[in-house]
Amino acid sequence: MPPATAMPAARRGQARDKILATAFRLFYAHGLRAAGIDTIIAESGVAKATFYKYFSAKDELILAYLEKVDGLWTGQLHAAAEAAGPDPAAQLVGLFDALDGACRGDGYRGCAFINAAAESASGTRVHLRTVAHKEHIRAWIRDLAAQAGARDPDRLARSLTLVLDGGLASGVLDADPAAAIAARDTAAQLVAASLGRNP
Amino acid sequence: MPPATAMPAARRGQARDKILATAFRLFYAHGLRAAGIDTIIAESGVAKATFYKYFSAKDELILAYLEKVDGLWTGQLHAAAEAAGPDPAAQLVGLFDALDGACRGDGYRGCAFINAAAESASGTRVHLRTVAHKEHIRAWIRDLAAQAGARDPDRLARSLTLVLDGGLASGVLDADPAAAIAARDTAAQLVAASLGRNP
DNA sequence: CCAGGGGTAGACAGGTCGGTCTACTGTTGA
DNA sequence: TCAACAGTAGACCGACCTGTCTACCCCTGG
Repeated sequence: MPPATAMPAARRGQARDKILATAFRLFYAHGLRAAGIDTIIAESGVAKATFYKYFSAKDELILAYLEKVDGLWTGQLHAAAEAAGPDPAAQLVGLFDALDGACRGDGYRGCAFINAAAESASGTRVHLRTVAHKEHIRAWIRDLAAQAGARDPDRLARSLTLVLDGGLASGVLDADPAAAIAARDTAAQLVAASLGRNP
Repeated sequence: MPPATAMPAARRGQARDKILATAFRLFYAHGLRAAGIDTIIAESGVAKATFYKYFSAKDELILAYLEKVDGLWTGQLHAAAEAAGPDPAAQLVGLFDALDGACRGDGYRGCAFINAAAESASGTRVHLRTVAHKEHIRAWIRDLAAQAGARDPDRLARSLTLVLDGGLASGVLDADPAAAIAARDTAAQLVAASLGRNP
C-alpha cells in the first residue's frame, strides 16, 4: 500500500459505505431507474463530487449494489441451510426458510436480481451480473443435491431453483408468506422423490 | 351509438391499434420506464395529439398493454392445456408447453407482469393489475387441479404456480429452454404425486 | 358548400435525468 | 507551516421526460 494519506483511517471510505447503504435501500424499494442519483446523494448526506469519486457512473453503483445483495442473500441462504443440520437433504429443504424469512421482512419486494434484470437490457454488465448470481446459486444447490445422493442432482437442482425463483418472483407482486411455505413444502416433496423413496 | 361520424368506419380507431401494438413491443422489450412516450409515438407513425386522444396518460397505455398481454398469455396457456387432451391432469402438465413455446420465441424476456411489477410501486393501478393477473392464473389452475381430483387442489395449484412463475422469472435472465422443460417435468412429478399415486 | 371530426406536424413548457465543474472547508502528516 | 487529501455546497450542462397547445390537412354527410 502506497505511503500514507493525510486522513484518519477510520473516516476513509466512510462516505462510500453511506452511499452504498442508501443505494441498497432505494434501488431495492423503488427500482434501478426510479431511484435517481440526486436522491441517493441527498439521502446519503454526501456531496455530489464525493459520490463521483467513489463511483464513476450510476452503473458502477448498481453493480456494487448487486454485489452487496449477492453477499447478503447468499449468506442468508447458507445460514438457513446450515440451520437445518448436517444432512445435505435436510439442507436442501432448509434453505427455503431464508425465503420465508425474507418475505416476512419489512419492505420485501422479491428478488433484487430478477427485478434488476427486468430493468436492464440483456448483454449489459448489470444484466450479466444477475445471470451470474443465479448460476452461482444453482451450482451450490446442485452440489448439495449431489451430496444428498440425489438420483439426478442436476435435475433436482433445476426443479428446486425453479421453485425458489417462483417464490422470489411472486414476492414482487405480494409478500405472501403462504408462497414461501408452499415453496418449502414443494421442495421437501421434490427432494424426497429424488432420493429414491419411490420410483 | 350516437348519430354517425364523418369518418370511414374502417379507419376509426386504427391509430389506437398501431399505438398499442408499438407499445406492446417496446414495453416488453425495454421495460415500462425505458420505453418513452415520444419513442412509442414516433414508431407508431402517429401524431402526439392522436396518442393523447386515445390515452389520457402513459399509465393508461401501460394498463392497456397489460390487458393485452393478459389476454394473449392466458390464451396461450389455455390453448396449451387443451392441446393436452380432455384429461384435467394432463392439462395441468400440458399448460407448461406454453412456457416452452414462449421462451423459444424471439425477444423473449420473461413474464411481462413480473417485469411490470418490478418497475411499479405497490398500490399503484399498474401494480394491482399484475397481482390480479397472477390470481386469475392461479384460480384457473386450482380449478383444473380440483377437476383432476387432486387430494389438495389448493396446495397443488400453489406448487404449480410457483414452478410456472419460476420458469417465467428465469426467462428475464436468460431464455434457456432447459428451464421450460424442467418446469414441465417438475409439474408432471407434482401432479402425479398429488393424484395419490403414492402416500 | 361547408361544418366537423379524425388525423398530422411540431413547437413548447416544466421537470428530472446523469454527470461535470468550481470554490471552499477541515484534518493531518511531513 | 503547509501541501495533500477527504470532504461539502451547489451551479451548471445537455439530454430526455411527460404532457399541452396551435395550426393545418383531408374526408364525408347534411
